[in-house]
Amino acid sequence: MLKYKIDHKSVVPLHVQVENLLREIINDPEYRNGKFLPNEVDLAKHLGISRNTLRQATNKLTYEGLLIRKKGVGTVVANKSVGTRLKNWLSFSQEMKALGITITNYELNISWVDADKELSNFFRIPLNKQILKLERLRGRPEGPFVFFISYFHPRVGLTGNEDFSQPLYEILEKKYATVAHLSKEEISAIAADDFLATKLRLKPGDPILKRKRFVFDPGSRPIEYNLGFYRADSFVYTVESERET
Amino acid sequence: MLKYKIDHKSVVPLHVQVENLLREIINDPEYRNGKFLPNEVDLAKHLGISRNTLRQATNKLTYEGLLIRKKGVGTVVANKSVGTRLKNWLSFSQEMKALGITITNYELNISWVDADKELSNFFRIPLNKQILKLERLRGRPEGPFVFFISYFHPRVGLTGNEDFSQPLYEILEKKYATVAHLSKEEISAIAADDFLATKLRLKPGDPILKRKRFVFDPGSRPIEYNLGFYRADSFVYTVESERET
DNA sequence: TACATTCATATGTATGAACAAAAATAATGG
DNA sequence: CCATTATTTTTGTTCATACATATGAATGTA
Repeated sequence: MLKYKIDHKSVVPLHVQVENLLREIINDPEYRNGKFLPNEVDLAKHLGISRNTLRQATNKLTYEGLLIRKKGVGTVVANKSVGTRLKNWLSFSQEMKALGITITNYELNISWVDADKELSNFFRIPLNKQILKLERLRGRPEGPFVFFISYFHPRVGLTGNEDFSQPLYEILEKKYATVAHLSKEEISAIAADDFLATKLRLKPGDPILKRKRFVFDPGSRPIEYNLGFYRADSFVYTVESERET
Repeated sequence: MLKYKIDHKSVVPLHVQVENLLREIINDPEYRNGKFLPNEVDLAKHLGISRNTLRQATNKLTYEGLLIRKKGVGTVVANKSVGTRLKNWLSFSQEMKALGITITNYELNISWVDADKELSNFFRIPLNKQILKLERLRGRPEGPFVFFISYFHPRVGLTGNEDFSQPLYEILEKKYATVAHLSKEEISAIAADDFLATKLRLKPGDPILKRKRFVFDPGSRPIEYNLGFYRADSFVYTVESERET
């Protein structure tokens, strides 16, 4: 069975020892190839610990996505190497919700503008063609922390009369059958100009995190061109990535 | 106290109900501003559930970083700033090479420093333990555009006498059998202080893109803690991500 | 054979209890 | 008044136990 042991005399909590032990098991090719772990009752007995303590460890690893448990079946090591586990793609509303942040909408401006060179190039449409522009100032109840400017490809059919208090990608999916699939982003730091400083209640020159986002549908057709200007003091962009092996 | 209730007759598991309930509490400005949650024993009693069940919920939220529990003190809502998670992994050298940029090394400082609270916490080592610190100023031939500060876990065995002109992750892999596997990053914008302004040849107050990078090995053990300060006018962080379906 | 039923197995949910350990607070002594 | 020592508070760890529920395999039946 399993040759690993744990030390009841150690100051290291049992569930931490078990967690470390399981991390080794996870690297074992046998388990990596889909072999089931011993069932909880047996494994706990074998390690000389209670099932609850064992589950403290597997809970954590399950949450981290390293183990997959299935009721009535068993527990296996998640096989991440096979190109799975692409991290989630979330809309702003979803992101905020996941963080437990209530969104307040401060401003909404809808207008039609002529495509400039960059937009014409990205959307692959003629110069000066009319494009829907959406400006939104959003943030926490205490104050706005992000100013968005979005442009949408005419193809998606937005009229400007939609209810933009709803999550944008839901509107696109449900009303316009447009699915956002791929996103390319560019993140940079800039100094606030007068316009942004006023919007975000900053002083001109204060640092701002700028996020440019290009959104494509499953057919790689451009959907949205989006600019986000975030107050530096309330926004951190986090990225988690694994190396391909 | 708390006006929320849970339903013992529901098919929704109690700990899930409690979890949802706590997610609402997390939005409550009062708790967001640092008010402690009721202690576990009282809260469980008030909700009519066992302390274990309550902890099932708080465990999850703690893993997610929404709650912070402290032994002997209490539980508070984490006042985290906003984020997103995505994919992609390259070393600095690789990144630059991919962009066709020749790297120039301007400065290299190697020193041993005491672990402060953050380092001790990340590396899971005692406070004041000696760790290797690497400071590097790098950029284009025309001038530096990034200042790096790296700290390495004692476990990897770096002596400080290595040839750091070579790609770092190659040194780690080939000489020290340490493989960087997972990277968590936090990107933010800051204003240059005097020190950074001098290094990067900027004026104090100029915007800087700050990248904090946590690097782990395949066993999720911490390897490196890295800070990068990039001139805003010459660095854009790009991310590409797909949505899961 | 095809379908439904039963049964064994594994994880999921929930409770109660006890003690450990860290931190804050109160009590004590100089 | 300050420093040290107890005490209290709060989360952390661990166990034993019971039943629920999903799954898959074995079994029975038309």
